[in-house]
Amino acid sequence: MLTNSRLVHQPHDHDRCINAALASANSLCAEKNARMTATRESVLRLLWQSHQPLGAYQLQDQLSKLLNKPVAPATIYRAVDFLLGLGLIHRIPSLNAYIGCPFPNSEHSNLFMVCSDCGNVAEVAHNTLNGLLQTICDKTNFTLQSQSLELFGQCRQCASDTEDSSHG
Amino acid sequence: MLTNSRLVHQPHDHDRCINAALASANSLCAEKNARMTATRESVLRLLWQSHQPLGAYQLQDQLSKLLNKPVAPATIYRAVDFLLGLGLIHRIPSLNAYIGCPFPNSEHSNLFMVCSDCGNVAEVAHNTLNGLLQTICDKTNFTLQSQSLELFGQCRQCASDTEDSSHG
DNA sequence: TTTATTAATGCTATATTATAACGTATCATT
DNA sequence: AATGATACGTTATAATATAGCATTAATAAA
Repeated sequence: MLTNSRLVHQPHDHDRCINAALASANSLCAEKNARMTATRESVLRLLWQSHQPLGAYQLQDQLSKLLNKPVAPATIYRAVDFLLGLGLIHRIPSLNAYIGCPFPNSEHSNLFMVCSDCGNVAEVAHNTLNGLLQTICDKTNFTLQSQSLELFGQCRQCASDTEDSSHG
Repeated sequence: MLTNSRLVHQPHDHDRCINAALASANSLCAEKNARMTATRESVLRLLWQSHQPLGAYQLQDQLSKLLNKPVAPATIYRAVDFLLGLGLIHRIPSLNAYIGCPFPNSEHSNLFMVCSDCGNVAEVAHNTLNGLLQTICDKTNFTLQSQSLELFGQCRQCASDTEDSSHG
């Protein structure tokens, strides 16, 4: 099982997340002859500011402030589509929001754990899960092409916070 | 494993689907002291017209035609929220669309298999899958509250249709 | 059966998310 | 420099969803 769950839900050196994401992005672009333009990099950076997904219009606001000029929705959606296409980010359908992918180089199951309290989202890649889903598809003669798996609940950090305050 | 996959992807007596859904709905309402009003029943019927999910504005059009008078979005969203609350229908986030739940009385995993060709959606309830997801949550100290699992691909029927036409 | 209370609906307006269309600019290769 | 492909700017609009408030209908209490 591969996950960024621990990292997401506790304080950490977040610059490392950003740097790793940018490094992956650049090497992937080089490999695929895709262009990591300024806009695209900015959007990717914004998505890696935190482990909370951002909606298109949040990205618009933030990019607009960053560049100190108006930015149109289309600009954001184009950058986002590009990043999605390379697997550098994911869209979380039930949130209409986007988040950086912590392991863009590995085939994985796109399983997200969304904390309803803090809004952080962790991702899990899990071979057994993938295998089981494939088995289910085989049994029902369904040719699997892609998937979106979202779990909603409370992360450990928020659970312990809640408990703390109930004691106080 | 509990699934309506076979039913969905082949011709069948669809009246039975509708009747079963309405019967479940009525008994659930009786049990929970909830009111199955005319609007709500109409929306549920519309969602059971086929095994393809309908968006809120498709429902609006269809209900409007059915009643021969304008229907506002809020009317649809209210009916849909009610039906969602009782577990009689599901929302499929990546499609912004709603579909009748084939087994509203059983706890289940909300796993949907969406055929990208015909648009039909089958649902699967799978204990092992549920268990595995719970295990993953336990390992990461995540308190699972709800989930949305969507698989995209090609159903058996569409796969064999494609193959047929490639032979002709 | 009136009255009080809660639940559901009708209606208007508006917020939020996403695309379409088309001209311009930039980049990579000749 | 000329070409073709890719990316961007800009305006408009489509598609999805919610807010707010007046009205009606159903249920419960007096």
